[in-house]
Amino acid sequence: MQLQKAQIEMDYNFRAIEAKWRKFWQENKTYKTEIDNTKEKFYVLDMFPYPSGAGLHVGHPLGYIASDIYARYKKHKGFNVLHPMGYDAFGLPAEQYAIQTGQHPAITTAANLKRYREQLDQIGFSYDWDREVRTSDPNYYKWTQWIFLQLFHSYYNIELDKADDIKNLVALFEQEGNASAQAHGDQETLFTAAEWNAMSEKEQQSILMNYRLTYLSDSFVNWCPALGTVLANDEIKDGVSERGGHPVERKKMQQWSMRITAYAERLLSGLDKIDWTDAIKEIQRNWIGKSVGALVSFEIDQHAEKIDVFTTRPDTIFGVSFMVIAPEHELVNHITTAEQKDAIKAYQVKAAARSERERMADVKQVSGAFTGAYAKHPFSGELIPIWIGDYVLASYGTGAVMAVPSGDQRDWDFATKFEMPIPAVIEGQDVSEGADANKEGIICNSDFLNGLKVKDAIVKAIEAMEEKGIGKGKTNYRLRDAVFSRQRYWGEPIPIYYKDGMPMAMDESQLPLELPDVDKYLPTEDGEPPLARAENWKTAEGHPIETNTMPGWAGSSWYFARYLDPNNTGEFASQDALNYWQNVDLYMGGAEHATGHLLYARFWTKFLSDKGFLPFDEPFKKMINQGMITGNSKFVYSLVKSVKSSSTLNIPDNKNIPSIYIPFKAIQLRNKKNQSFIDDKITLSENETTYLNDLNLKIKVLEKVINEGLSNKFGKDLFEVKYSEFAIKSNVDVSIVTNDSLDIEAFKSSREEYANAEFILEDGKYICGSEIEKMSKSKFNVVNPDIIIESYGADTLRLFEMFLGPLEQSKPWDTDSIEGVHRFLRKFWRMFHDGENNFSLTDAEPTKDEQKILHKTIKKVEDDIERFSFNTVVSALMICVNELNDLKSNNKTILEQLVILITPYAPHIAEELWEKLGNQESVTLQAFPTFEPKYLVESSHKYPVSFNGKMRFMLELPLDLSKEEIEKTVMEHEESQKWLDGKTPKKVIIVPKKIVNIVV
RNA sequence: GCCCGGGUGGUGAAACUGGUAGACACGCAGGACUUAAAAUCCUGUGAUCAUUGCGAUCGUGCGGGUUCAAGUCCCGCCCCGGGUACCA
Repeated sequence: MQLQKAQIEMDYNFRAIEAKWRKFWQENKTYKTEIDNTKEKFYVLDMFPYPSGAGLHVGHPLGYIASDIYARYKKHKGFNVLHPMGYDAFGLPAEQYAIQTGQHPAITTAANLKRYREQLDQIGFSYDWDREVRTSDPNYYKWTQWIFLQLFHSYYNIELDKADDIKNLVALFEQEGNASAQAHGDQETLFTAAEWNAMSEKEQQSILMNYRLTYLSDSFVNWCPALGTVLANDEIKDGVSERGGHPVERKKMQQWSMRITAYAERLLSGLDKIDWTDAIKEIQRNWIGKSVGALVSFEIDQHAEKIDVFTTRPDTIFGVSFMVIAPEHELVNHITTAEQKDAIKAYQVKAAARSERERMADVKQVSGAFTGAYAKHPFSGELIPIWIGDYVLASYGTGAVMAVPSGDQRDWDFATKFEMPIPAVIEGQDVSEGADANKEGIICNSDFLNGLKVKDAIVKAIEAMEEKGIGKGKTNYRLRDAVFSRQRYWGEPIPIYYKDGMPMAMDESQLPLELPDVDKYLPTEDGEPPLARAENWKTAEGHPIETNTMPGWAGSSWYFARYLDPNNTGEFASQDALNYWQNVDLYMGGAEHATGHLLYARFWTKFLSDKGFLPFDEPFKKMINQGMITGNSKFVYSLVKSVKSSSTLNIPDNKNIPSIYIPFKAIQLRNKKNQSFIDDKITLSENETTYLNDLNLKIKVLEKVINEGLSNKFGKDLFEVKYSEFAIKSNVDVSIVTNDSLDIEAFKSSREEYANAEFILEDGKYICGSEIEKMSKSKFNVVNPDIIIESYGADTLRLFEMFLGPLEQSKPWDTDSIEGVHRFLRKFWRMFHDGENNFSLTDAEPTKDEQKILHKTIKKVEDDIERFSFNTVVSALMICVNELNDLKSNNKTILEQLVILITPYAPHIAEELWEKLGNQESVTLQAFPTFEPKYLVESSHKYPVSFNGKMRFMLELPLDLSKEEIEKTVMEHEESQKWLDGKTPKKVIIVPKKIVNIVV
């Protein structure tokens, strides 16, 4: 350790260097950003972190490092780069902690933020910290609440295809009622102007709720009584809450919702103009779930009610041979005949016992029951049976389907099981083996649709339905309005109060509505949210204030805009700032937010753009999703032990009986040996057999020694320990394993029961097994960046995280291979120094070779950063340093450029060397080196010469040779003669500057 | 089931528009320096066969195909990761 420290101080002293430049950047505000109209802007943003108590592990900064490299690169390229960071500081973990400890979540959050900031600062990011935002700061959430009010005061005008002031809608109602209103909403009944004007304010307000973009309504939610809150679908795992594992029930509650459905079409079409991965776009498309078809009404025989179904294939209406409605459908009990009552009841009970998840996952089991009722076919008037079946879910669409067994596999399965007809409606259709979902073909057996192509038949069918008044063309979206209320404490209060039970918006001047103090962070006795505990939670006039708070996604739906002008008190951001900085050019983050944050942020952006508050309608132009860094878990294998004794009283405590650990290799061989019984191709080699025999012998010897030791300690022959063939695999902390070799002393002292462990060694080492798993505390495979920085420095960490592999792929962390990039940095450092670590460079004119190496690297680094291939840049820099080293080059002109080239990746060492080169200004502000093609001009090319596509030899040829001359030279070469073997080539392919291929 | 990724040495990976498969690293083996170690440097390292040398054959999940030439393009499968759902 002493020596190592001395070594560090001898040459590349990263600890001193990094501390020095961190201080310099902070003191000189090197990364402060301001509007500069002379420069083009570039906005690089990382997804908002939630500061958890556990701090950062090495997986977290992966994206931050990549975006920081890109931001720094863009700055070198002359852009005015905005690169801020802040925190999504409201959230459930802090609240859970508050419930347990009584400590205010603001205090825990502040402590976590401090820790995050310390960790982030160590890594050397170029964030402009003066722009930091925190969603839990009243100066921030004032504007979150303000946006809520804007939504409350707006409705969606279908004619203008954008959000509009609700006052305009009220004016229309006063003049014409709602019959002509082109407004997206849930209002089903019509009223005249006179009726509207005659309504009480309360009645009017309740109607307006059906139009407002944020509105109060009853909706089904996943209520978790133990947590006293509603959970999102993805917060529920296997029917219980993800956190704590408490039961969850479906419950109808009055909730604030966001009318995101009004934006369904624009959220869908907007995807075409943004540069995101196809995977994320596809997830959003599926989530929005647009389907075009028709809504058809089926009359029920002997009943007044009708059953509505939505279908994407109205052309197959004559292929309907039965109907299936969900077991929970509201009409089931009403229409079921007396004879069928018992069967239906029994089936309903059965279906209710299965979770929705189960019903969805299980495709193979077909089940259902007949109601005894019949529907009338809307065209033929034929009676068709109505069944219930659990493959139809009440919560989707209308909860009913018109079954077309010839065209839908599930309907086909159902028809086959219950022996119902499967009428073909497309010419030449074979439905004996299964349904045919093909959308090509000519319709038949379908009255007025006969002879039409599917596409035309769909149009014609809808026309006919509309004419007959039994259906209409409809576009259906799967997307549902987003529930916005949370029964939690640690979130933004909703700026609403209740006047005689009527929800009223607070005035903007009263914002921020600050989060009040409460005595406990739990729901009240009667199930009211925690805010109901606050004293005097009323307006000045005494009206009670809303007690729900906003969800986690509220603050993160617009934060990118606040960074543009974070300290503005008069508006969320000034028009100047918005017009200059615009939207995010590069957004870096995980793909897991595909249907949450990324959809809601797009929705709010479109709304704010509609209202003229934002000059753009998509928040994130380009997005890159970094992959997860997985952990590399290490395992040890202890033999199963058993103790034989005449009396249980004589057996010593288990921790006194040593475990025997066998190497990973032994486990592999034993597995292989067992397989050999099944597959006779697998046999152990002589060496392997010897190894195993040797191992068994060693175990026997150890067993004997252990038993003797125990006898001496606890008395003779009282008991005997036996070690079986079987081994137990257990996780061992990755920090005590180097190159799969276990630090046995550290292992023994880590726990009392390990203290007397025995190891079977190979070459004096115990080699562990390893497996790739998610990083988690329980697997002892979490690697903390602080430790890496302490032993190798932040520049090494930055380079290494990039060097691991392509950014977007998930990849395992392996601390051992970090040596490579660290060695590279030391090598780089030594290029600038002599043997005594004195800074020493030559001022000579660079040679042609040196220039070539440099410019090849400039081009490669630039091209690769532009296409976000961060890993290959590191290789390119390594190759450059290796090649310059081979030339024993220490040319100042060349190395000066190289320092700038490496700055985005390793800013600390770059600053230090830049300063030593005699510069005053920070290297981060220097222009990126210009690539000069003239240095790469070649006069010859080394051609690989292939015969029948197989490369046989290399041949260097001048570039100015014609194809004929190349062919002649190649054919005359003695190697060619050998491969031609006297034959005449059939064909010679010459691709200039690429290859020569001779076909024999 | 459907959609999106991915499958290349012992390991992480590279090969961007079809044109020398395995760059660059890790690890391993051998060597130099050293009293010794660390650090550093040099050499080798896909597999098999041949090794005295020249080398030869095979090889990018599997099976076909297109092409002078396929990790890359096409068809059909298998496996792994992620998303999503009886969306009618």
